[in-house]
Amino acid sequence: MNFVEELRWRGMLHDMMPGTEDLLNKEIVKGYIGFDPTADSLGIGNMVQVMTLLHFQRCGHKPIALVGGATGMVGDPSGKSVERNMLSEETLQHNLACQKKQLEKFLDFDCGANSAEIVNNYDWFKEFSFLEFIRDTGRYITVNYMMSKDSVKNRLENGMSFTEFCYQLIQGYDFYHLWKTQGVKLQLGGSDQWGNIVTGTELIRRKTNGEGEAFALTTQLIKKTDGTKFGKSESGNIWLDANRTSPYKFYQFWLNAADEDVKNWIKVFSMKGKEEIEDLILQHQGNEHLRILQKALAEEITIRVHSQEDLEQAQKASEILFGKATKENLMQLSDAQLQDIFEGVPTFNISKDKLSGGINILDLLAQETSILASKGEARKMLTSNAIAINLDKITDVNASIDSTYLLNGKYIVVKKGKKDYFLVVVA
RNA sequence: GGGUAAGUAGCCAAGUGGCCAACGGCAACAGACUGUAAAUCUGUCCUCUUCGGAGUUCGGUGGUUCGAAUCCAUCCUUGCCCA
Repeated sequence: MNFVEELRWRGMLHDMMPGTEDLLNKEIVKGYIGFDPTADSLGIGNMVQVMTLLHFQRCGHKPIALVGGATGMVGDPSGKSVERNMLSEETLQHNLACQKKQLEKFLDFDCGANSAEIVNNYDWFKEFSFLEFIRDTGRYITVNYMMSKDSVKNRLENGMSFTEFCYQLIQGYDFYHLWKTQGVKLQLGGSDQWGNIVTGTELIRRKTNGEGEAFALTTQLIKKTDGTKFGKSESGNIWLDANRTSPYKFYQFWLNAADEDVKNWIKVFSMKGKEEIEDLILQHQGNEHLRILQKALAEEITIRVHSQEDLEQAQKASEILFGKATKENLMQLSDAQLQDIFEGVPTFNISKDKLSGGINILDLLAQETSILASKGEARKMLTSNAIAINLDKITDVNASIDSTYLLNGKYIVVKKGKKDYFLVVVA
């Protein structure tokens, strides 16, 4: 399988240096992508780079994931308009460990010649003295060269610290180091990394008097047709860590992809082959309401990031929450099932005796819990048909809720509008 | 420092003595329709409310007036022009 061709039809290829394709066709290439340890989990934005490495490996090359223990201490100015906050060394270590664990899940580390590797650039920077660095590396790259990068130019107006200015040199040195010690010839990355990557190839060239061969390949940034940023939902970033974004929410994110977006995204995030994907797209045309692509994508990526069991749980929860489920369906669920489905849903506790004599619906919504901000608002929501208790719509503001409403003797499910669920636990 | 224009609800923006909780638009939140969509239509959109109302707003403070977002004084902030 041809890596460049693979990226091309998937719409992932942005740019590459001349000669890159020839190199890839000629030999098993060692290529790497850097990951920035800004958080203790990768987000789905990083997933694009993970997919790039996966395809790279499947095409017979050797992928290396670099976690930025050193670069993370400096901070990449690319695409940033202001100096970013420095992370403490402690958080950095924590983030690195977490990201490393996630990366290990996706790549194959035991497949012979092209087994994946994970490296940490802190390992070669920690012994490096400042003087050594500016003598051995700094002198090969001119300030003029560094200033011409967009990431620097865009910041000249508002100021940029020397630390951030040096970032590209540090990242460039990574490439040189990997090239020299491990024979890594290619750096991959998002299109915003072009400048940083090229500083690396330039450094390799200059340090070797033009002898060294190194290449760059960048991928397209994922776009949404409505212009908003990819990887975020109303409730924030979509993370790979189940503790930050539950498998259910993760699944929902992909399931809710817009028709226009999903056609592009499935090419990026699915390991399915060209024909299979094109076939799915054809099936999707004209049958958009079936959401064939959304389902295929959501299933595949939820399994890859989480697991088959998590997918099934997410699908079951989706079915209950958005399907034609009724109060009866809810009542059939076991305690454990209820807890799984409503995991992550805002929960309120009220005492059993409050409920025993029946409690007015307005009081329940606005006083005993803060599901709604005030009784006035609760009244408005009720009269506009927005509130359901255990999936049954309630419109009467005088309705009284008592223990007959309890599911499994202790839960009440409150739904506001179409998608907002609340769980009231009675104890 | 001198001149000048302006500051109104989450944002944009009308209002220049009573009919102002304040036109309109965006965003948001509900409802209908739908695919858990988009588009569209409807309602809500300062706070509380026993839905009858009540309370607090128009940069800050003080004043004029029966009555002020609107007039006066003063202070603060911002834009623009000159130095």
